[in-house]
Amino acid sequence: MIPLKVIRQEPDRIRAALADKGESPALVESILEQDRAVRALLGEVEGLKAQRNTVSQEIGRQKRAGSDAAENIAAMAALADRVKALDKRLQEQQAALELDLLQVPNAPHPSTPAGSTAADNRAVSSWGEVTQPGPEAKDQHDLLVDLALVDFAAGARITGQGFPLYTGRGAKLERALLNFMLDLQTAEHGYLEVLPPLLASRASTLTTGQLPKLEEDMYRVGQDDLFLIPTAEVPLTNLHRGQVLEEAALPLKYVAASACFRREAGSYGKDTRGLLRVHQFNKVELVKFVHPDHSYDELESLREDAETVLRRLGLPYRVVELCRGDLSFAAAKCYDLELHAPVTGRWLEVSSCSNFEAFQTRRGHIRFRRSDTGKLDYPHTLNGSGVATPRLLAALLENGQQPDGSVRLPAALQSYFGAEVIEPL
RNA sequence: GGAGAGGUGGCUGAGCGGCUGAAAGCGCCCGCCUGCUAAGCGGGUAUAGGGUUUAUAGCUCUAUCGAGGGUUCGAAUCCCUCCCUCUCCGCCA
Repeated sequence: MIPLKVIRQEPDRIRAALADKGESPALVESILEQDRAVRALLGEVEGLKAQRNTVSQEIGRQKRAGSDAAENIAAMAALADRVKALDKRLQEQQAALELDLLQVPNAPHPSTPAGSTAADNRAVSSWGEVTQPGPEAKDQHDLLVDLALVDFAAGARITGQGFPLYTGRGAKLERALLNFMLDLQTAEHGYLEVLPPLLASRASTLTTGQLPKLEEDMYRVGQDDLFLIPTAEVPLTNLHRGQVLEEAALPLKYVAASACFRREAGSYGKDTRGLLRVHQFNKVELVKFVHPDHSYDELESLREDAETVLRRLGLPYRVVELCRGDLSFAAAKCYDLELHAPVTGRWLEVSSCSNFEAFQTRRGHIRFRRSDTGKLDYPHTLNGSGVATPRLLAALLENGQQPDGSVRLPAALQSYFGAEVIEPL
């Protein structure tokens, strides 16, 4: 959330940020206007309350002294009604303002490239050798099906399209990937492993920024008004909602493997083949709460932590920095990691590493006390996938397939999987 | 699902209609004291918003004792609803 004070002081900057993210800058006008209305009411009602407080104290003194307070009591009874009516109007006005404030996206960091679509994203780096597929090479879908790693039809039978069922070696490979990534992040990068709830409350999804705008993208359990998490970012970030953290404890680093649920509303018909876009998938997520003075250094190190996964697996990838228009609602800066899938012929996004600055911690009232000023301040939150498995698996298979139809697994994975090669049936 | 207990500042924990933004302790900050450390002594220390202001300094007003309603001139304190935590019972992987 962008503080009201900032919108008042730098309306042009916020208008620009809205435009950058493809939203109407008119929201700023609406907010400023509502802010004026709130402040006018506030002045009025607070004056009346001040009067009420002083006279009420006077009544207390009169009663204790045994003198007659009837006149004051009658006057305050009349005033109480006015206060109540004004308070109601004030509350409504403040609620309206709050609603608008929650719609304001985070402002892009000045270093982020200008642009509106993915075509404007900036190439940062690449790693590994992009391979040319042989004439007989299969794409991820056919490999998954022919090697009997995933039974798409069974998943569809149970739930519907986009809910893959991993079978046999596929299930074990999925487990191997998750274990490998968790072990790497906990043992080598110092993250604390967490196994979080998969349902989150309205308050939690509001903190991370899925609500209020992206409600349609989540699965909702209406009976209890809970949401299936679209990413473990939601539970991990909300782990400290409403708390005051110890400055010395920063950075706090958490990692979780979890199922993620996304309705992918509006993207029907896109990428339906194989594992490129599914409604339920597994992901290892990294979340850090960091001191605001070093959050951009922490973003680089988070990205390194995620990249390490791909390097250990020997898979060619590239890093792109998202342009302003491609940034998510809550992000100030974001790097995507994309694996190369030689047969599909595309770069597959497997991780987004973002700095949200104080956007989420403000919404979630997550704070820490600064030793330099003695004041409360908001830590910055960062998160990144490390990484999501469906496209990882897709790239792994396409890159590892051999002319005989088998798939050679990266050395890092072999002990987890228990074999070096997935043989054809 | 049933019964009971409870939710107060960074933490522990008093208060149970006005003198309480809130005792006391811990923690933290400043100072004093003592070869150093430990201990001791004195003082300070909530958050948000409005107004004033060059000011994120001061001053001042308002709000906040889980959330929301109500009673009252006045609510942390009384009443109602909800949420959460704990204990016991039931059910269950």
